[in-house]
Amino acid sequence: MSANEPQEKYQDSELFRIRHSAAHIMAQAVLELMPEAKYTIGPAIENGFYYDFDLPRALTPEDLVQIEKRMRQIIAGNHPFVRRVLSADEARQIFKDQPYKLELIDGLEKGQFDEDGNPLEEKPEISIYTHDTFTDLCRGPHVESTRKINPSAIKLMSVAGAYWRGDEKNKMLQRIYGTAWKTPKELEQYLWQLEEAKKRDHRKLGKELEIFVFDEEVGPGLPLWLPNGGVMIEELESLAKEVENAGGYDRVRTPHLTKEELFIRSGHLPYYAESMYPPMELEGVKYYVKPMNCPMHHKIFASLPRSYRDMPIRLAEYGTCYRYEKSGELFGLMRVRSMQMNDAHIYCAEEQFEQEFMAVIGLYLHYFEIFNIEKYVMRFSTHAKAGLGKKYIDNERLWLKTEDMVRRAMQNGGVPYIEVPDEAAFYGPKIDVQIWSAIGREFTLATNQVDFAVPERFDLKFINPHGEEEIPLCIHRAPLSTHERFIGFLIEHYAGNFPVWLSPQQVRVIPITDSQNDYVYNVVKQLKALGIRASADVSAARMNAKIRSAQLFKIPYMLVIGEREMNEGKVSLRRRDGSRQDDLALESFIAIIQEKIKSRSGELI
RNA sequence: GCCGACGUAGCUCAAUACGGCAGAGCAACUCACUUGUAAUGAGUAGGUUAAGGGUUCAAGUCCCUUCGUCGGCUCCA
Repeated sequence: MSANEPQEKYQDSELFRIRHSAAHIMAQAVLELMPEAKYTIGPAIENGFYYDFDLPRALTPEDLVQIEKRMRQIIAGNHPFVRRVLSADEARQIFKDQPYKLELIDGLEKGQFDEDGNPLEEKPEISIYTHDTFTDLCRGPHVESTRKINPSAIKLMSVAGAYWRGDEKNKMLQRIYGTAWKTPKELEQYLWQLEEAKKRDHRKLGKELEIFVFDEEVGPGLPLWLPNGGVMIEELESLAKEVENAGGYDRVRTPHLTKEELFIRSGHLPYYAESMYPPMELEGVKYYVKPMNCPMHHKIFASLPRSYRDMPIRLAEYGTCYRYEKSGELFGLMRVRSMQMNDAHIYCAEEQFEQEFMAVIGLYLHYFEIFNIEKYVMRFSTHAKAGLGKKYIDNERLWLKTEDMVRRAMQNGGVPYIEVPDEAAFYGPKIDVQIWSAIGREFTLATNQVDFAVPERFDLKFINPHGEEEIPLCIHRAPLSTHERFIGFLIEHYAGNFPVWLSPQQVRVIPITDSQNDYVYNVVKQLKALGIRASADVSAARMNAKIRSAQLFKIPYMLVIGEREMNEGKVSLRRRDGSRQDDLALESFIAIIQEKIKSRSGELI
């Protein structure tokens, strides 16, 4: 279930103090290496810490080695961390050569921001921590002395760019990431986890399993789905269609292009233009490739007069969209520029909202079960007043009203969620579902958004029981995300060992010598006739090599066939986990695999 | 988009800090072997070293530009 178990807050833990203190020690080492360095902030984060510096030159990997070495020396010095509370003016005196610190002190004095740049509720005390020769503006807490850190349990990981205060208008600083643990064993364990995660990286497995490729000549962020990926897409789409048909959805199809007018009306051009491909102009008319399907679905809703008897109307489409993601934001299949979305728009009357909204949440839970997703969090994203008219449609009354409706629906439905301000879509609040793959990597996949503004802009209406025109609410939802992101997630989640129903190749039939080839062809033919994805390996290689090859492709079932099996109409079943079942009648195997496929079993063997 | 690193055969990697004849394994193809649950052996072919420009007697290696990828930042399904 969702991760809401009570536990010690990380901020109060020993590990947090170790990491935060390690950040200070690293800053000391960096300042010794480059005395002109300006230092900014350096918090503890999940699995480690970082510190941001403004440096006269770029850091090199050799610098990191030096810095790490010096950190160990400082730790060995057993210097105590000493806290001191002081006035803003005194702090300004201490940090007079550190412009970033002076900016932070101003923020603290006005009670706006803490030293990590987070907004403050009330005006804080200003404090500094000193160890050895290094003093930092800091709220703490720290370990008592540097020796409390195990010098063999820290490691500097990487250098990266980061904007001062996370704002892209500000200067780019150099950030050093480090990791720190209580014991060397824990450090090793963490590094091992990183290695394991690399093995599951969807970019690596996607290539090895021949699921997708990127081609420089086609363009960045524009994946080509190979036949194996094509199979997975087909399977996901049939699942979605099945579920949506049962849920009362109607399927529609819409073009990839539309005239500029439509996107002006929808609000995409004013609010979303920088994520859209630029227009193409023909005969004086501008056309845009669509970044979302909603405007077309709205037009379909508007194409007929609607009565309250028809409501809700649920329009579904695996729509292909194009978004101009900035080049540095692209990431394998997870962040692409062309994508196919498990999209639908639900138009309903206000009193139908709660039921419809919760039905969508129900869909998520159904899918989570199918895909063995055990850990997730519903993130309720709301607007921020400051963004009205810029990031968000300027109608505070409707924002507050719809946010309240969503909150009530979630509470009535007993669905745990966390509320995150200032992350809504431009047209309304949304629920994003954050999930964790089997190795604990986090993804934002499904989304469920309320649109209170656009139906009005599109002049959408239905006739209510009183014979009056009423504007419907619209729910945008995409429980299976996009094919790109969802399959990327599935590859990492299953490490390529997909459940049988989803496996691009389900059965590999392997003859021991080529005198069994004819029988093998016959077996494959029978399996294929039943819709099972089977192929024969009749290459010149030996049986062992064929098994290895099927194993590397993570094909769930191998049927090994020799003289004996051929004569008795049997197969020797080898599963990808290495387990075996000999002397199995072909019909028995067919019964086994058909059951797995039909039930979309989540069992991996 | 920004900071930094990287780009050698279909894939994984070499090519001795300091320029001096582009190499290996796997995959592919050919031939032989006919094999009982993770690699049979031998041979053949495969490259304008991402693209373009520059320095040099000589550039995979040094410099510049462009493209792409990766680690982050920002942004997001």
